Amino acid sequence: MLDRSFIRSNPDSVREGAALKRIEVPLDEFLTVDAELRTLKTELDGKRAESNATGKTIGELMRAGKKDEAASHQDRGKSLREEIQSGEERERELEARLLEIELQIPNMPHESVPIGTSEEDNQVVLEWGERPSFNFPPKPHWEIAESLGIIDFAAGSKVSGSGFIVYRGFGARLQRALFNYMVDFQTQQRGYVEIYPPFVVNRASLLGTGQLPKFEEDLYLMERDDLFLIPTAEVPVTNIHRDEILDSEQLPIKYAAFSACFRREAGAAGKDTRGLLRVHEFDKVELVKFCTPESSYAELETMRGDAEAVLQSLGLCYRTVMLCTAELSFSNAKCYDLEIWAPAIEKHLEISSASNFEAFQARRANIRYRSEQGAKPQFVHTLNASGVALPRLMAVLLETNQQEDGSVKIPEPLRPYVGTDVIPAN
RNA sequence: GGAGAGGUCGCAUAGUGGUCUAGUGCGCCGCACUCGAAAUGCGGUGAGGUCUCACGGCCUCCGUGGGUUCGAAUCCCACCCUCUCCGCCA
Repeated sequence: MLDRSFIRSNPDSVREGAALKRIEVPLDEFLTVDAELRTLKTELDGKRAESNATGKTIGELMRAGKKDEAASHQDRGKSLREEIQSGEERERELEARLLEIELQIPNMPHESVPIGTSEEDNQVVLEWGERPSFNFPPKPHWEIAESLGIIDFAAGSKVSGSGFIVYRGFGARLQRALFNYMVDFQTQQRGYVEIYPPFVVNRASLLGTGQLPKFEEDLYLMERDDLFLIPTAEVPVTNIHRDEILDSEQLPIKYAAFSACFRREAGAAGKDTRGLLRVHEFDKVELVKFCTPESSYAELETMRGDAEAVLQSLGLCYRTVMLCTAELSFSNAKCYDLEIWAPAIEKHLEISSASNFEAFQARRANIRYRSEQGAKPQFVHTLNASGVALPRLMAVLLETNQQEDGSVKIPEPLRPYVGTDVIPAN
């Protein structure tokens, strides 16, 4: 959400910012509704003031035993009451409509974000590692996984449906090793506090981080309880501090959380869906930061570095891309994607996004801080990065470390977690 | 799921229709006393909106949303959350 008075005084910048993200916003309606609402509020405040005074006068007269005189004020009180009530009804309508519009207005892109219209306009800011080469034809990860017997795609479909995975034996072990390794890495080497959040959240939380109201279709909803499966740990972890005022000494707050993530992926069928590339349920370690506005862009860089460090430690080839305006998501001001190179399918796979939301989520979720004691509370900046998503990481690990005999080598830092140097060929 | 209790200004509590523009204690800030501190005393102490150059004024907020009333923290309805006991269950 943007600041209401900012929209009011800079409608052209808002229109332009939204256009850069290729999102249309009913700004003219915002302005008329906002103006009407403010006039109405001023008017109602005056009437309430008069009504309060009338009530007080009646109270005093009653106490003094002047019943008749008190009664003479009651008519005025009653008519004020009626006027206030009908005004409030209108106020509620306008407020609801304004909020509805407001929630549709995207965050503005940061000035450092390249202007563009498609993926082509993203900027590669870093390329790390060398693409592995093989003296045998490398197999795609789904073939490796099936021949090693570590992933059972058919069982996943049978048990739950397409897009759900059963990991078996070393596959399951590798999965568990990866998230343990990554959580340990971020908490022990990078100063994050470990969080284990609920995987189910309420509407208020999803509204706070911006998934609702626009993206309800993408979420799994349990109607009986009006609860949702989380699409990312970002939702529960960011909402930990919803409706709080933090002390500046607490900042920056850095959380690392493992969770399963659930996504309906409605409308995504057919695109990059082979193997582990797009699934409905996957595991992920998520990094979340709360910090001051002054430091958020520096924090974005270090957070991106924290996610990259995991890939570097595993010896993977990747590149970091700064998204152009058109590719930025609704809530984002600036975003880097980390894309790892899958050598067999010869594609870059998006494995992490590191984003600065500035005050956009904080305003929705009402997360504030005081710069010093007695200072007026202001909104924090929130950031998050995947650190990182597991299925694609597993896919690339398998493809990158496959051997001619069909076995797969385990990268050094993972060995203590997996309990083996190599997953043997069958 | 059933029965009961409860959600009040950072914390703890008081308040059951009109001196509640919410009292008191603790905490915190300022001042006084002191060489300094403690103790003590005095004053202050939330959030949001709006008007004003400013001083300051007005409005809203006592879990949330409605309602009754000239007037609601207080009465009514619905919902949410917490605690205790019972039931069920990993």
